[in-house]
Amino acid sequence: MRREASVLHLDLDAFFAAVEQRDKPSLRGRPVVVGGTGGRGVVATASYEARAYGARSAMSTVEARRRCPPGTAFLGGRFGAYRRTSDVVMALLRELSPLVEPVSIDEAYVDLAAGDHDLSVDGVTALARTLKERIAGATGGVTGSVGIGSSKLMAKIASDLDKPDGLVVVPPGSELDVLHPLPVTRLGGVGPATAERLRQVGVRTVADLAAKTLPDLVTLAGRAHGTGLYQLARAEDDRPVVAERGAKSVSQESTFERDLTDLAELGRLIDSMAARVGDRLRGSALSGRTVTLKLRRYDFTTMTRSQTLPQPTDDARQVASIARRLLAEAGTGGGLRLIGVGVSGLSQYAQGDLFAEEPATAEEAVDDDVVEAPEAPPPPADRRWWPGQDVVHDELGAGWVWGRGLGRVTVRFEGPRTPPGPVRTLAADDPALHPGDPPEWRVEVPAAG
DNA sequence: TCTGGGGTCCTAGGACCC
DNA sequence: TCTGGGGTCCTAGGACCC
Repeated sequence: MRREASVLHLDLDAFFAAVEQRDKPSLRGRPVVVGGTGGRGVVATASYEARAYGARSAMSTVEARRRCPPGTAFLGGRFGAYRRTSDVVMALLRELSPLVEPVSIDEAYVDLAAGDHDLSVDGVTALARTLKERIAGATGGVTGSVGIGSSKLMAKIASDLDKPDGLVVVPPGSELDVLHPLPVTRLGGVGPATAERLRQVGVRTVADLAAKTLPDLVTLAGRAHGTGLYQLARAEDDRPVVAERGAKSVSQESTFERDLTDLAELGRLIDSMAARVGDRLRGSALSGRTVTLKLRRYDFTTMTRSQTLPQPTDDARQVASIARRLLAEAGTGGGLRLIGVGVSGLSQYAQGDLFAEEPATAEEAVDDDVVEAPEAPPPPADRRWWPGQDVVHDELGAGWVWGRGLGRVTVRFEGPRTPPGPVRTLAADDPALHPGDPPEWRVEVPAAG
């Protein structure tokens, strides 16, 4: 805990859905659900309009469909568009401080003490207000909730207190007043299992938690977790904001529409997943020693099987052949709903590059350590619409799809109320494209049947 | 038609070494 | 000749996060 409120936490509001509503004006003000659209899909993000009907993250899409009214858009997601928008936001945060820790695509901590700022409560409040305006301006209207406090814990709690589009600063000294009335589930690290155990010993709020002794909590939650809970309940949190965190593992997994048992078919899936893992490893100049196969059975029980190699690898064929053997040893039981292939124990250089890349002298090795991967230049901040956001996956049925984009527009008509249609790429002068104010366009979606 | 995908961290037991 | 302790690596599983 610091003396000033100098840790900022930003959480973009219903991020995936907000990007969709930005890019497709027809979706604004309407319930939007982004996530898996197949039979076993789950909701990644529900817009606030969809949350009003009870749709929630991690809910099965089937359940969300039951709850939401007709006209709700169920979208598969466009991760390129989310990534580009996230990059714009992260670049704005890096203008505040060199110490920015992205937690995920839509969340980050900023250490304001590493920048040049007035750290008074009024000072950081004004800073946050300006930041929110700049984010909305640079992203075409995506909003975020900002929390500022004397630690990561307090910043995160604060950003959660007033959503969406919120701004909360917890003045130093008032941490326990804010923290103690809250349910323990608001603390990071208290999930369903820990919450249930705590409930059984009468702990519901953070104040209840603070009344427990350290040995009690260690018995209840284990050494590391118990100690962490004991400290968080007292607002004791010295975790630093860390800008660069290297990946510890790379994996790829897939859930099937129906359970699979055929070893040959599963083997082919392992090959393609291993190929993607290998591509990603080589793309980051990484290789790893431990290959892990993950299996989820028909009854949702999950098991992992792994093997550690004497030398790191980034070779997809080697990864695939180990994973295939682990699968053959584990068997397919009564059917598998998921398999995953991963590599961990990562190090910098690939097997084949060991000699070519190995620094010749200790001096060069030191130099080598400080070389950073070149970052892609951020898109210009004044551009509200990005190329590449022109692929529309919509399930609205007949009507009009609106959008804005550059160049050619690709439309695929597909969904429960429209028959699967071919992908149609429309040139700017295509008669199906009805130009509005350039560069806005609209496309008529044919009726089902 | 319950339950995605990509991660991180922790725990615990057995092997192995000194 | 019947009894150690500590440290590290590997494997498997589980909780949790977004």
